[in-house]
Amino acid sequence: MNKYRSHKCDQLTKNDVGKNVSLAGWVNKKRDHGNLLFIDLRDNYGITQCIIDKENANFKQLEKIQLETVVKIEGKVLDRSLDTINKEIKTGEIEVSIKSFAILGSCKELPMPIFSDQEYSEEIRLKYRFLDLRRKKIHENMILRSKVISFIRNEMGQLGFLEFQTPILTSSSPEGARDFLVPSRLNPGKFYALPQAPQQFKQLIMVSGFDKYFQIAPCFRDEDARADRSPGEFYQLDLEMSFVEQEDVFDVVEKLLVKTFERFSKNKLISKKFPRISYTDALLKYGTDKPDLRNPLVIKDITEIFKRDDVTFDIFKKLVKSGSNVRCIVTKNTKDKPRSFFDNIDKWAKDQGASGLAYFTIDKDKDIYAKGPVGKFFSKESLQEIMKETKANVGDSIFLACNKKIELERITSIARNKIAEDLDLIEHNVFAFCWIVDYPMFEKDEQTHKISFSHNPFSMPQGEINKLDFKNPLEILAYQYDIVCNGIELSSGAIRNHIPELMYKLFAVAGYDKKQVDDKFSGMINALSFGAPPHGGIAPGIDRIVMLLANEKNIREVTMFPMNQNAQDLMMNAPSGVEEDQLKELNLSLKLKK
RNA sequence: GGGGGUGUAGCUCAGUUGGUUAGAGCGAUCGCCUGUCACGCGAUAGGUCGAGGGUUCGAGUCCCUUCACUCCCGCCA
Repeated sequence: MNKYRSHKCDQLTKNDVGKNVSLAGWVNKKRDHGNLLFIDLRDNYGITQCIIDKENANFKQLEKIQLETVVKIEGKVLDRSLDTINKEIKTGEIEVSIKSFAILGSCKELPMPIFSDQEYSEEIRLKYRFLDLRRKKIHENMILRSKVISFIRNEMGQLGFLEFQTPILTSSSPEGARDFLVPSRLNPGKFYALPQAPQQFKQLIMVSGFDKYFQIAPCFRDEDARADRSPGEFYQLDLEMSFVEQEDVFDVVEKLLVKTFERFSKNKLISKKFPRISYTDALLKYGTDKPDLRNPLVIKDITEIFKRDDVTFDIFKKLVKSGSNVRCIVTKNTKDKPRSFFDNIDKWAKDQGASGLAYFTIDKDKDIYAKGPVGKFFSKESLQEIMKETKANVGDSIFLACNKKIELERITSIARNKIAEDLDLIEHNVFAFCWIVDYPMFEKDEQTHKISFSHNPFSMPQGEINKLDFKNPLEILAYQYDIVCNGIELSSGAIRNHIPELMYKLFAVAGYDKKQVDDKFSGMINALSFGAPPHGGIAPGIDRIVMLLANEKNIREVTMFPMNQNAQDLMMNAPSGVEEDQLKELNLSLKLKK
């Protein structure tokens, strides 16, 4: 028998009554009755109540023991009387009468309590992460993460994918995020970069003829953090397939995600076949390319209405003439909402830096009319036209925003969320997935007017290759797609461009000449010219998947040892300074600002 | 780089219009308590009110600067 324990803390039941057992774990809680002491012993698996009274020679010592001390307890399993059974825990029908104990790991005074539902500052949680991770919720989150990852590994195997590792020390690439750089000792003055994703490697794996690849891959990007974005590093389920079209990738990923989400969450999936929404449509209907489809509200463009003579809303009419658009959100049956409901939303919009949200409610006496501050500007006929366009009925309200396209998308997107929240329209406990498709290949920087890749420079443009219109690059769409779930971007992927000549042409549009492409992507370009299969893939974010499954709003709640917002590890003290000798060996010298 | 929020005991927080000696719960220490499961009861210790400067007879409270944490914008092919 193991010298520390005969059972785990979730194992003992009525069937074990009378047995002599040994348990090992942490002192979760003590309840000291003076002559009788209860100790809740906790391990990874559960909690067992242990009991000792003053007749036992160990009593005095155990009474003084610090919480979170690691102990081994030997004793006898006792039946609990009916009125003392604890239904909250698995072992609640029994308790262990302590005969002897040994301290395996002592514990200093704790900087934060373990057994508590209280919330603590991130700072203290991250500094003492090993204590924080003992707490129930986050402990369970990490177990969930482990299970999700091994489930996915297994499923990918079943689907015929091979798992390969790719280099962590690789080369820096233009485009995309800031790289983390690693100086090379053997090559003075040169640097490796940590991969932002194994993008080029997975394509090379396809060129190598492996057909289907996957990896739970670490990705490194030196960008600022967000609640759903760890600074520095995160994990992707990176996958790539040969001889596939977009729909083949969708098929595999839908199957995998549906299975995973059904397995690990009680929440329903709104649709097992994920709706496809074009990028352009998404921006129009939701104001964003990551729409939360649990929210039933849809944005509608009604600019045309403001060109009519019987609409006299002059502020909007003027803006429309100078190139602005008007978009609206219809709320069903909000006729009787108090004035404060509408004004609050208007005020909120102003706080968001917009010029506010105009609104009116459609009502009917003899005739249809608009009620509200700007209602008087709309004729009966124009209202009927609006009702037709937006499918609004009498009793519905309409919120209006007018601005240039990009700003309009921004404000209608957040207004759509805000209004839905205020009206409690967002369905909870469901997952609403969708594909966002048909991304443009290029985009134009508003300030510099420079054309750059809007997503991935390796994506295959849509349409016949020799008929592509390079004169109007902004019109070219790509076989580029994102998965969005509940408003969170889970992943993006693409059918890749495996034709070198086409690659040169596309890079030329973004301002790279042949030599630059050869320099920066030598491995890729070279490989593509030796018989590359058509291929494509995607890379769902593991952390965000687990976040959704664990119903957490912050990615640190599903990350074992996260860094803080300033990309520091408070527990390990990273990043840290290094010895002068180390710098010298790397041919580096520091030249700090200030 | 920019904007918002927070910072008071080991932890979580309260602290009124600027007014005497800055409080509570948990934790710690000591004592009482044989059926608790957030056990109960009593006592004790524990404070650079994030830091620095200013206004004032008097600052946890008002002003300025600064630091830390966090949320957001930029950024994230």
